[in-house]
Amino acid sequence: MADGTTGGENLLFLTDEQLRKGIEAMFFAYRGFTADPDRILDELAYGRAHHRALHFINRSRGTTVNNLLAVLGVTKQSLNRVLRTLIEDGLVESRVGREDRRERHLYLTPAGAELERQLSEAQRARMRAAYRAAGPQAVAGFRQVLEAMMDDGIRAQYLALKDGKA
Amino acid sequence: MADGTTGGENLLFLTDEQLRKGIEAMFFAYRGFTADPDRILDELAYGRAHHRALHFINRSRGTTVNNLLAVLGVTKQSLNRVLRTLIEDGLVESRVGREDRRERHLYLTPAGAELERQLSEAQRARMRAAYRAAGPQAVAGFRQVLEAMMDDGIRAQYLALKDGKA
DNA sequence: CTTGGAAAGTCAACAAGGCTGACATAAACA
DNA sequence: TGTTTATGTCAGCCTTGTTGACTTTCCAAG
Repeated sequence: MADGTTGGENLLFLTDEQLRKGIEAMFFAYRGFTADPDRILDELAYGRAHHRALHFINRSRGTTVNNLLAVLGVTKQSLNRVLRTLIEDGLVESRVGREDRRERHLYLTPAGAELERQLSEAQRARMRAAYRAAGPQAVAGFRQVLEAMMDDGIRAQYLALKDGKA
Repeated sequence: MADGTTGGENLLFLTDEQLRKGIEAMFFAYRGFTADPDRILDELAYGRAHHRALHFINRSRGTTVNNLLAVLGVTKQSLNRVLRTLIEDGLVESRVGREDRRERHLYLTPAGAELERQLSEAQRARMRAAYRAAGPQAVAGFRQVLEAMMDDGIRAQYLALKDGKA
């Protein structure tokens, strides 16, 4: 083992106290993780929900509202409110589906793409700093634990897209 | 490097695409992380805010309201609303400080401790499963990256308590 | 061809839990 | 005595979840 632990000590990472520290680490880290984009969003009178929508529309251009709902895990009514403001503000374009005209396909406008870039760059900067500080081996472990922590359905979805655009 | 990467490959974990996957992993994992206690809380008409208060009161018995505010990062009005219902429902006890009688020291009642245990056990169970699946080396990396991702002030606070009760 | 159900999306209203601002009280402090 | 600190409270606002009711569109069974 690279951390030099031996036999019995190997299970120390499963003590309730270690687990509690992991829980708190998730809580505090998630707050840091969202802090930078949140500051940008505040000035624009947008919220985290807008960020999430922009992120996933950017990642999956032309996705339908229904698709987006599944990824975001919110109700369509909740998403619709966010989507409506983004469309009104000219950041997102909604096109009626050609095959099935009940569907709406979503695209970022140039302005939407620019905001998305700005938000995600703020978030990437922090992630990049954390990755750099921790090193590649730690990053691999980080990803492994996070993947194991996801709900099964979501993990499958996440892994399916893992190398989609890489 | 223990993962056997060489020169150029070592920086692959810092590509924008890798960072984006890390960002999505945080998003999806955090949702899984909160899902189990959320289900319990729903049935009791409590929310995540109540869970956080119970958690940190349990961790730091006798903490003051002001201390709790600093850890939770919310306003006193927001915390007070949650705290008031927990006190009314007999889950938290508020004792006037002996040294400084302006302060209120917070303790879980037996009922509060029982709910906290139930909530944290649900969360620990998922964390334990994720840790076990990923292994001790991955867990070390997970913690390293999360710590690097926290805001500086919070990280100091987190690290100070790191071995406080271990 | 029509009709009924399912699916996608929209509108309305409500709740949780953040926030700010103003103010009250009690205790400590200078 | 006057100021600062710790806490609590009221009022009101915002974001972002929720459910319920509705429209439009598609499709398939009769």
